[in-house]
Amino acid sequence: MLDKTFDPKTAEPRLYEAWEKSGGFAPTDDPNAEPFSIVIPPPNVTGSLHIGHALNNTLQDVLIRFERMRGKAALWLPGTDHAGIATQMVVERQLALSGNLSRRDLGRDDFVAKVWEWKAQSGGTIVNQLKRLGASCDWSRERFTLDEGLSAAVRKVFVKLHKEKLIYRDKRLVNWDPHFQTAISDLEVEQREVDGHYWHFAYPLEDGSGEIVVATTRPETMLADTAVAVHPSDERYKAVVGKAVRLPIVGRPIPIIADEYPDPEKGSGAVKITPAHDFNDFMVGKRHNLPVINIFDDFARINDNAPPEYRGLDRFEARKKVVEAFEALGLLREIEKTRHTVPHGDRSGVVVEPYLTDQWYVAADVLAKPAIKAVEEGDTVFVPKNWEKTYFEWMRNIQPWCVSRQLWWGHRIPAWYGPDGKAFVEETEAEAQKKADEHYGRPAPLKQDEDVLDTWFSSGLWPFSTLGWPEKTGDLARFYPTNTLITGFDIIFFWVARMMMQGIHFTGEVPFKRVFINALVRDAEGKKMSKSKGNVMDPLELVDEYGADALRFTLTAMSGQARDIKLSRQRIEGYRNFGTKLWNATRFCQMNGCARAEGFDPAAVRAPLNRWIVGETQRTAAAVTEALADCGFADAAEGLYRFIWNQFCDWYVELAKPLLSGADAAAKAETQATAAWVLDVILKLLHPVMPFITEELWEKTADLGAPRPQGGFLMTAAWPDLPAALIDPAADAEVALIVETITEGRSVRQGLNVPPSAQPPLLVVEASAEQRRVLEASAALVQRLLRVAEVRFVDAAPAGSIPYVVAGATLALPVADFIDIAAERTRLTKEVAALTADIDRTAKKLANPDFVGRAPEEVVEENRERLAEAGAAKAKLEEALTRLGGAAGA
RNA sequence: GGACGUGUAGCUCAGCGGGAGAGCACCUCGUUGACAUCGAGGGGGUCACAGGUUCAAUCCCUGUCACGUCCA
Repeated sequence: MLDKTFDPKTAEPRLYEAWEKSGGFAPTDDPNAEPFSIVIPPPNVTGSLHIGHALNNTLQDVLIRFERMRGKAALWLPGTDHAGIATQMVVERQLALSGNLSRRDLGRDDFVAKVWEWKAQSGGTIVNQLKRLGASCDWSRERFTLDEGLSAAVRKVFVKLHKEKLIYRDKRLVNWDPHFQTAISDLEVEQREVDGHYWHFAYPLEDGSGEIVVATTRPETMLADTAVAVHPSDERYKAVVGKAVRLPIVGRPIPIIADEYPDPEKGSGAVKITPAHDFNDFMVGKRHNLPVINIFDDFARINDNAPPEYRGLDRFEARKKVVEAFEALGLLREIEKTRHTVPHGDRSGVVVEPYLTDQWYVAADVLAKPAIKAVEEGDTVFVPKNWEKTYFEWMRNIQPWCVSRQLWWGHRIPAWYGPDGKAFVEETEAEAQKKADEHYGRPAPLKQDEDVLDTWFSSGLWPFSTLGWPEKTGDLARFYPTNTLITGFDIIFFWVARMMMQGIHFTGEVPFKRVFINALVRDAEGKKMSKSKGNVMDPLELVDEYGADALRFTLTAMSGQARDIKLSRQRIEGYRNFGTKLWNATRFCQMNGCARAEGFDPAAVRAPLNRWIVGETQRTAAAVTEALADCGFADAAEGLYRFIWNQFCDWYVELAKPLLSGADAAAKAETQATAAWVLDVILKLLHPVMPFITEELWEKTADLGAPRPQGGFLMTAAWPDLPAALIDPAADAEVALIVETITEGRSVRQGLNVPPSAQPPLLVVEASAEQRRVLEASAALVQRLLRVAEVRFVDAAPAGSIPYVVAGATLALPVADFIDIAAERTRLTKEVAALTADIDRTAKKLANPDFVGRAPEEVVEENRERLAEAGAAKAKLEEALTRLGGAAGA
């Protein structure tokens, strides 16, 4: 006998261990099984599971469990990402907290050793958390982006792209993060709107004939100005173009140039040009061959290119000082408040500087073309489809991708420099040396590039590098391209797009056929959760409190498309209760001898109740299967919830009670077998979403009745595939009549406050022969569930009885003695009024020749029926009202 | 400034051309042998606003307003 409730705390770890030991997480070896593969979006190796991971991984697990049960060779390949900048940041912070040693003090090798230490210490955390969630990943294939195999793939890709001239070194402005002292890509820059000022500075003309006013939000950059620009059509400045101004503070003469860039409508129409510290100005400088003067060091402090009194100052200190100097010089014309966007590093949170450096770039525009085409042609589809727009938008406007980072934790760039700075890009140092020696005609000393690659460079290879590429492995042949990628929209650019570009370029095939974009879990204020913001929620706490199944079901049910998810504890609690409900229904079945029968054939059951539930089971199985096959996770959860609770528990179990305790041995046996069969199907259908409780129930009911066809774990049981022929409309109608008779009758009773203890008869006043037969046959049920003494067939409703109408039949409850007549009169009057309104509307509609002429025949027919039914019901209720009036008067 | 998305019951959300649904919350009743992590019943919504298309609009189109996210 089952306990009263399921205990997830003890059962979940036990079941997970049993699954893992069984080897059931690995894809089947059966060569005939269709492969189905998912690669996990690799979480940061030193991270911990937040609620977004929980959602994302729950959905992947639902899908992989579903496909595994459908008999596919289902592979969910797990692993973690070294997460260059994020991990380095964590370790640096730890160093600062403990020893005060900066990474520079420590030196590269020792620092990297420290990171590996930290990885060893905390790297298992997230994996264990995924296990708590029930994730059925094939851990034997677990990968890490810095594994030797994956690192070899990274080198091969880099070298090949270099040889194809799709990776090149270039000196240009990058987004420079002064906190980490590294370049970052455009995507890692966050534009934040902040309050700021326009400072209007006057630059005196060198010939003393006047001044020109420029406005800037960044006064300190004036130290690096090399021109002032005006629009060529701007009449105000026609005369001064070609002249020079003398740059205040610095004293350098700089030219006034004409360029399309300045907007004459804005400010004075003249702008200062600082090619070294502004992306737009850099372009202007290129067009006019302006000198590029850099005044910052790697920390964004002022360097020696500025006047001595500014050197060494932090950029914000320098800003103050420049403004003060202008004021002192009498050249500060105005300070205007403004709100403008300022670029910040998404990890460091500090203001990013455009900074002139040598970096490695990927010619993303070339790689993007086939990646765009693949989505256009449907080789890869996005679900929901509108995310394709986002993908196209970015891919069609893609910029060169800066892939070098001035960090220490990551894949070191496979480039070696000769004495004259020439780069030799090869997969190994030996190969580079060989090439260098050939080039120089003598042994030459080489020095490897100090930089590492952007983390996304290696994660972009994830779908194939994890399967063994560039080796031609069996896994690669079998599981690539992967079937479905499930991820958040926040990394469509960072990750999905890069995988598409690199996957197609290196394997000739798309990396996945389908991309399911799941919603983003946000915090209470609707803000994106991130570790750097510190607003993460702990799903493990929720697992502890409610069990993994409850959290999983909640996330699945709320995973509707393109929405933010705000998690509520009440909701999780509700789904925990749902699990308990199923648990207790099983318990009931167990107590009533429900056991699988040898050779049970659901199509052959005879009792209408059993025929009905068999049909409903088929409908549910079909709906859930279709939903899961199309990533309709929420629909699947919804359908399961309704079927299990509102149909199986609320009605089937209740209606089956008389059969299970009745004298008809054949009906009893059939019901026991049917219930066991339905439960088996339920456990299978629910397993992908709630794997633990279903597996436990599967195990606990294993010894009841005939052995299950495939024995073993529910996790690897065959998914139900039921024929639609199991649906029997006659049985459906029969059960519907009984259910409505009870529901409507209860409504009458409770609406009139008939005491629960009162047991009037149920009078069947008017009914078809078939309805009479059904009601007679189900009299015991109706008695029990409607709490009536008997079901009696009469010719007319006696005075003081309360009628109600179900499917055209008139039923009545003689409860006048128990009720408040005035209240009943009110109730009937209200109902008659509602029916009258409905009749009026419907009649009006049917009187409209346009409606009758144009609407589909079935809609017109439906309305005719509605009108007839409402008319009949109204007549019956009015009659009752009349009778009641007499009774009340008496 | 551009793109996308969202406004439906007190809350969280389904539905998306033929008289609006669920869960939670709320009110009333109920321990009848699976389940109080429960059962029964009930109240509660001019489906953001304004136009248009249609026999018919919560649903489609246009505009407005509000909120959110992404990209400049």
